[in-house]
Amino acid sequence: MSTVGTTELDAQALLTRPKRADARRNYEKVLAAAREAFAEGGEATALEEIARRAGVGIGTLYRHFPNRQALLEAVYMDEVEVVCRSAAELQDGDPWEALSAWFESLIGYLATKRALAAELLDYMDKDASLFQVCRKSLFSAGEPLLERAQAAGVVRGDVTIADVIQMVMGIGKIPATDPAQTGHLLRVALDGLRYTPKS
Amino acid sequence: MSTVGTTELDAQALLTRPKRADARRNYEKVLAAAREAFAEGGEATALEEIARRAGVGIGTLYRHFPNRQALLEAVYMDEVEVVCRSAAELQDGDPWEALSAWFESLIGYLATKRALAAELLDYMDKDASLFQVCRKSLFSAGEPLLERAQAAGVVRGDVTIADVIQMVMGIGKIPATDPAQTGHLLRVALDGLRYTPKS
DNA sequence: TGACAACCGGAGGGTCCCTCCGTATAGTTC
DNA sequence: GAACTATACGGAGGGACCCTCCGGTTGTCA
Repeated sequence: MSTVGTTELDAQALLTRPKRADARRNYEKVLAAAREAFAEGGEATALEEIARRAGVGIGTLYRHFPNRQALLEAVYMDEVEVVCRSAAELQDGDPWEALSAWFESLIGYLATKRALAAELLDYMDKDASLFQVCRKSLFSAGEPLLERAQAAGVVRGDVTIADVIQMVMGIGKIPATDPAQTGHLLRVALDGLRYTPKS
Repeated sequence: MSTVGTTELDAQALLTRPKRADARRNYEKVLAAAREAFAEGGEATALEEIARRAGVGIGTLYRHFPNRQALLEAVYMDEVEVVCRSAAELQDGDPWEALSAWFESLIGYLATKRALAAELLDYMDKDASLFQVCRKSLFSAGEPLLERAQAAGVVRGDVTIADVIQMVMGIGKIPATDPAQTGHLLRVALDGLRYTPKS
């Protein structure tokens, strides 16, 4: 192996090499079809069905997304960005209102994408480094909102953004019999946030 | 169809007819194997594997439990009873302590059976009449605890047992990175229960 | 013990996941 | 624009799993 040096360079280049135009196109087509199919048909949609929708062979789907989870994560990445952006837009205004509004939107988002969210929560504890990244960015999007509320003294100091997001997502994940119930639960839980325990 | 009357009777009898001894034995063997397998191998254990563990043919498994969900529900029924009984044992003592102790145990229970609980929550919104029964009994087990706490004025009046259990289960379902986090979240949420909103 | 209803086992059809490889095409060079 | 090659495509097919069906076996009762 006298070419180790060049081999490593090649490997490096491979990671950033621009894809061919048709490959890029198909990647997008599959992603769009997946987003649509998961939203409609739920978590269990067959990947072959998604390939068909995208007008692409199953082999192509698998080249771009080596398995179901990879595809799920890619779809999720997109969606997470939407929620993160909505946090950025709430940076001013009443701190408590901003925080709870963001949670409302998070819940609302989870409600429409329940199937997807469910699938993702199930994958959560498996090794999903990409998913960890999403979670991180969700955290750092929400953190300023929380800290502002804590600085204003309207939220107890002993909770982290990780705590709160997990809690909200847990509530959002609940398949409530009555859809209004979820909102009610969120408000109860948020009241828990306002309460400041005697240190 | 002049025999409609008797046919109905037969159908009725069919539901309660005592099963043959070997059938009863196999039913129990499958149930035990399933309980064990789901706890160990997680939600996705192949039913064929469970049949193998039970020392029974796959056909036999399917005769007793027509599909995966039916088996899941049967296992769950057993487990739910344990939690319900623990509620009954907490009927006296400080109302708030009793209620939160029950939730702690519910959470602890979910933690050890995460895989099972996850699977069940996913099936929750599908048509699962048997599962609805379980939920009902969980509700009626917890209801006295909640009502006592509300009567004592230590829990806000505008929540139902359905609300609270859903909330607790949602939190319990969260795959927390740090196991202590779940306990912390529960306490925050419970603080929300103490808070009484100005009517 | 005989007869039959109840029950058992596992082969097999269908679906889905993912891999592999022969074929097609985008991009590049002259 | 022709020829060449790395890159990408499609779909057949192997393996796993779900569930059904039916010929053979066993418990039960007279």
